[in-house]
Amino acid sequence: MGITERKEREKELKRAMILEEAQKLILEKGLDCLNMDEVAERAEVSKGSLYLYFNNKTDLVLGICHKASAMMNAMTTKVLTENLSGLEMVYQIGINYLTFASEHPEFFRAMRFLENYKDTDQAKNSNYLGLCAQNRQEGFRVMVRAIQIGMQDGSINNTYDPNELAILLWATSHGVVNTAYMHQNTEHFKLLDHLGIDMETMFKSYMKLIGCGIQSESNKNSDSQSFSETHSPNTRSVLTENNDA
Amino acid sequence: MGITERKEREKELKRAMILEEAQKLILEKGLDCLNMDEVAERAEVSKGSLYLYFNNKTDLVLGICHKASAMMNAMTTKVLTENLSGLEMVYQIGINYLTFASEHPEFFRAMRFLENYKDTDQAKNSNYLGLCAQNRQEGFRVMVRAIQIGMQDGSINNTYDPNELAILLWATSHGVVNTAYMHQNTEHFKLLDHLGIDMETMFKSYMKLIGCGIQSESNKNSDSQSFSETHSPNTRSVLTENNDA
DNA sequence: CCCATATACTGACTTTAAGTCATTTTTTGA
DNA sequence: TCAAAAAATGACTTAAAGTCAGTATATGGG
Repeated sequence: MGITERKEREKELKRAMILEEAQKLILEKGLDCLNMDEVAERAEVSKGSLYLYFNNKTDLVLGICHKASAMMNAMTTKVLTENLSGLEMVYQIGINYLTFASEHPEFFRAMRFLENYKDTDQAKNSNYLGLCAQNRQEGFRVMVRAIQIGMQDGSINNTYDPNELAILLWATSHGVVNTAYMHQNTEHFKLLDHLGIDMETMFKSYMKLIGCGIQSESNKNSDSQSFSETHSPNTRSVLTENNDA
Repeated sequence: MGITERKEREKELKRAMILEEAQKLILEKGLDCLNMDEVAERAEVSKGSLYLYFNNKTDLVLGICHKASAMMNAMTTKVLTENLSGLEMVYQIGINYLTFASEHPEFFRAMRFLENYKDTDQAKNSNYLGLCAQNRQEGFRVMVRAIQIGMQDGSINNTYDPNELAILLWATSHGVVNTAYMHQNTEHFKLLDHLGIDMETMFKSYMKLIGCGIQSESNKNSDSQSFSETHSPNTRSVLTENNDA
């Protein structure tokens, strides 16, 4: 009697399909204009049905966040399996985050939304909130692991506490990606007129800046320069102008 | 015939009063629950009047953001007048930001809101948006100035471009303050269970980490340790637990 | 194949909160 | 004192989230 299982599967599939459509809508019109009637129409279900699959609008957006965090995690975890030094892994994790933000702005928007609405009752009643938190913690653990690897292989200064260092790298890289994203996508954000910033260049400078602080002495002497120069990650630059820098 | 002037003054005063009340409401119930009817009631004006003073809800929230950015700016600009090295100024600017975020969470919340709604038509029609952008740019220019001072007095490595470095410091410090804020104020954010983070400790580690990258060689040799230890800024720690670190 | 039950779906309706505007009240200056 | 201008009001309109009584479809035994 696999009927209940089949139904469960079908329900999950439909949920995914609705999320897909909502995602497209965000990409087209922006998260601010996301409208449940429209989502229902696009997904070819009635409004009532839509609310059978998602508790409320916040739940739906969190569903998208969950997809985003799962995707991020897959990318991040993969880095650990590559043949890289710990320091290079840390770099690659950052680049992945950057790539993700520029290739999936709708996911990035959704995650920024989440940051603002985490504390509402609606968010707290969503199953997705916990799943997102889990994914975030898992991603963070990968970062810690990369740092530990770096401390063992001698590429990262082992006088730090790995957890503390991971939090700082997490926090600062989020800040950098966020600022770069804002500069690119938000009309009224420019910190400095005529200063074009592309995400990739900015991230490289960032890695160079903190590289000094996290590298081991031996690593600094051997290839500190190459650290910020040799890598050419497959991140496409999204910026149009770049007068400065 | 100073009547129009007096009226203008009164109008501005009333606007400020309404903002004050709205701010209190955010502090009490959170930005998510901010409700225009309630703002009107608290400010002892009718709803219609409220809309004479503010175009719409976004305008009102941007009004609060504007207050916040003005306050931030005053703090930041003052640092330039103090008898500090450029590097110490940079540190102090960061600490000010941190202090601001922990002492005025309602302002911090409003500014985070702004980040999400900058691109809506409502925000674009608000006069406050431009004023906020101006303040942000002014704050940024102070940061650049501090860096230039540091390059001149020899405390900051002068191989960087001051603008680029300022953007990186801006971006990373925002990331750090934001992450620390989330850890403290958001239930479902913990990157690591049982890891208590207080904003001040985290910010000090951050400054230590990037200190290596921005300090001049001479500064590193003379007092690099003291850089992250001697300062005891008057930031009250808001965190309750702190098991780790 | 038919029917009773369960499950899934529907869209008209309710609710909530932002935003408007015709009317009233207050202020101004002759 | 009063007419015109300015300011203030709150009942109303609108938009969009969220609900639910009723309808349709699927299931499984007889």
